[in-house]
Amino acid sequence: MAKAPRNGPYICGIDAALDVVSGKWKGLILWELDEHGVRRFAELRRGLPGVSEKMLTQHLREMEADGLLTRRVHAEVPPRVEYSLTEHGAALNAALAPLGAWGVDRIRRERSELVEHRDAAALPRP
Amino acid sequence: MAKAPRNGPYICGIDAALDVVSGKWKGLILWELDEHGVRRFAELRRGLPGVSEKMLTQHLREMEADGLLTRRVHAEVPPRVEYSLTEHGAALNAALAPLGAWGVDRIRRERSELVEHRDAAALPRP
DNA sequence: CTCGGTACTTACCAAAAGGTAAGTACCCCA
DNA sequence: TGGGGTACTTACCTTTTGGTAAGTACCGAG
Repeated sequence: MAKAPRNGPYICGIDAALDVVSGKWKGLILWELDEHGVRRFAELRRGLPGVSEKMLTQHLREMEADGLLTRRVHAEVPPRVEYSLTEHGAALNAALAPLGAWGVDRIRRERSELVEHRDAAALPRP
Repeated sequence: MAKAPRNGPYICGIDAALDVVSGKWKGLILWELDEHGVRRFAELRRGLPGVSEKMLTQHLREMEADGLLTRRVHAEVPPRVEYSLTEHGAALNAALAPLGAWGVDRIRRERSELVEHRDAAALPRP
């Protein structure tokens, strides 16, 4: 123990799932790996604008410990490390899809509120 | 502004949704309200073992600002405040269902690993 | 022979999240 | 008259999370 089960015991499944995806970049990492299948460290870094190397390795290690992805090191110079989703990671990504759809809706709602405000400011007289 | 849209801009929908449910008790609050329809402050407190009053009010206010729930105050003595999900909150809860199922699976996997370890320790000789 | 690229690790620091304990104001019950 | 219930707020503190910057070790290009 002392590795994968960081928190818990969990009250419900939502708890257990949120524990695994909470982390500033984990959702994006999952998405990148699902999109591209296999990605190297530097490719992920470039795909996640603003991530620091420290956070990226930290998140990758935690997700590996949680069984979401596999890390394959090629004994080459320069070094080459490839990350890809496990079966469980892919299932998690699929389970996140409806949540993503809800989020897209929320963004849309937010933007249309902004537009209403802008319109109200831009058209002070009918 | 300065109220509802706390973070962002969001890179994708997952981002926007996770922003809204990250918080130690938010998943459970959503689940409690979905189960019971309407809940008072003290009922929620009792339903979330270990939550502090401060965190509960804080989370409830944020979720109200995010349009997930409505807060109805009855002008009575002693005071009575009732919380219930909005349409968006209920939709979010529905979108969380597959994630919850994945989490249940994860808990089951974890437990069976523990059982394997216990069995291995309990049966040192075949 | 220095720069950039590979994939990290480490030390230090700032911000955010969360917990504890107390105070508020009013009521009912014993 | 004292204790418990209603729904909070506030001040203070600790823990967690994330960011910055530097160091490591090796290689090829210019």
